[in-house]
Amino acid sequence: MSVRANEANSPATSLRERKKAKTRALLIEVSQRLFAERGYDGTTLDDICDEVEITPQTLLRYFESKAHLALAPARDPQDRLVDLLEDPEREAGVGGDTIELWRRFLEREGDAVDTPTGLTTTYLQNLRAFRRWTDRDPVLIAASSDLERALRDALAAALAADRGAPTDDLHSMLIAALLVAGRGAVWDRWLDRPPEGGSLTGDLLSVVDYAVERLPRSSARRLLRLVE
Amino acid sequence: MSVRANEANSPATSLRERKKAKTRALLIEVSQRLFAERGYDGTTLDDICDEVEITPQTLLRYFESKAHLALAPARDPQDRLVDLLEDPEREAGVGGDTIELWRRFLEREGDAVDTPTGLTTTYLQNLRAFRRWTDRDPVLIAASSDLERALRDALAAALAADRGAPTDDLHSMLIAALLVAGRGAVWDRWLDRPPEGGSLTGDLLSVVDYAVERLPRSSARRLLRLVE
DNA sequence: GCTCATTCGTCAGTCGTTCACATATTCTTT
DNA sequence: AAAGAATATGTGAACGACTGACGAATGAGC
Repeated sequence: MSVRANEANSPATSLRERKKAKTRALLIEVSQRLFAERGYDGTTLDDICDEVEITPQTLLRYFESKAHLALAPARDPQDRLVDLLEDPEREAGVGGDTIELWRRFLEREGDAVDTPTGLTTTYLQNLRAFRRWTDRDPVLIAASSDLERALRDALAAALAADRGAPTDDLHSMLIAALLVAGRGAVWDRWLDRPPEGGSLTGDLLSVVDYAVERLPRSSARRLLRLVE
Repeated sequence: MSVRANEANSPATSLRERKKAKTRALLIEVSQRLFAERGYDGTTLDDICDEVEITPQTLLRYFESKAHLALAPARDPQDRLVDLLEDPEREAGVGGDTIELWRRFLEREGDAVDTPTGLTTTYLQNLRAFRRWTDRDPVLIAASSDLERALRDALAAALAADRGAPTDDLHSMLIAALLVAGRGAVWDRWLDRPPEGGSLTGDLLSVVDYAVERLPRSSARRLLRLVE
């Protein structure tokens, strides 16, 4: 998973790769704008390809499907987290802990909403629109459910590694499911109702606390790598 | 949700309804056979409709999509559980408890595999094949993820009702997520590896125990409606 | 500069799904 | 029993996402 990682870094990019990265970025940019303007269903691949001046077949060489293109902005930061989680060099030092990485991921997510920018309102509107489409279009549902599964699996594997358990450790899988489900639930509520005071980041993090608190104390200790 | 409930019961079925039920059942039967023979992708709607002697457009009036048709055998028993959970008459007496209903649902699921029948092997092979397709086809992913979401939401609402909490109670939602995720994880393992001794039912139920044990004791008491 | 692999465009096609409209079948009412 | 309402089904056409085969262009390496 998580194929792409070089954008600003890796200076020795060939011309070919630079062109590819450029079209890829352009595709995301144009599609996001068109989706916002005309809706997901209201935007055909042809519409997007007309502007980028490529054919739909070429677009599908960049993105697995229209849905994957639409979810690219959400997938990219998630891939970064997954890369971190899967990094074999990762040591359980300060900040290397899985739950800690998860917390920081949620902080970034939440801050994008909490810190008031000129674009924050648009950002939220986009998210709400997307959720509406994601409730309707099957391929979009599939792609985002795939996204969630990848996240859950990576979390589970990382948690299992932390505990020295086998990769498919059931306990770790359940904790991961709880963490991901909690994130989803908080986001859902936040998108449904106006903020009413609190911060999204705070809510997201408090659900992590909630989940961790409810683990058996000994396991929680190990998970958080608290020293005795 | 969960529209259909009358099959053997409700004696005063009109001719119209009987015919509908018949074609519906025939569609499921034929499609399941063809899927098993030629695979999901290898079976077109036309193939199915030729045998049942209707048009694809008519088929899509019975089932929302090809994927929904394929998942009908899984959806029907689940709908029965959801009906029970949503029943406003349900009282928290013996067997009325949400967790108890969930346990019985899992028992039925598990017994279909545990009790050795001539068809058990075929049944398991079908499930494995289905899981392979469900990993590939987007619409199938979407439909089964929708199925899981419906189950989780119904469980969450029922748990919330048990606790006298608002319908969208976060705690209940998380417990429901844990229960459903646990079920999925156990099934996955069971389908990956041969049984090796234990019973599927036992494994499914032990994950419920696991989840319930890890709730705060007071909440668990209330959830299980244990009398002081 | 030449070869080679990769990448892209074109063309044609499949399949699921939707829509509008006409037809047939069942239910209801008199 | 027959007329009329309601509902189910068939027909024909179309859309759009996606796939495959094939040839042309383009950048990479010698």
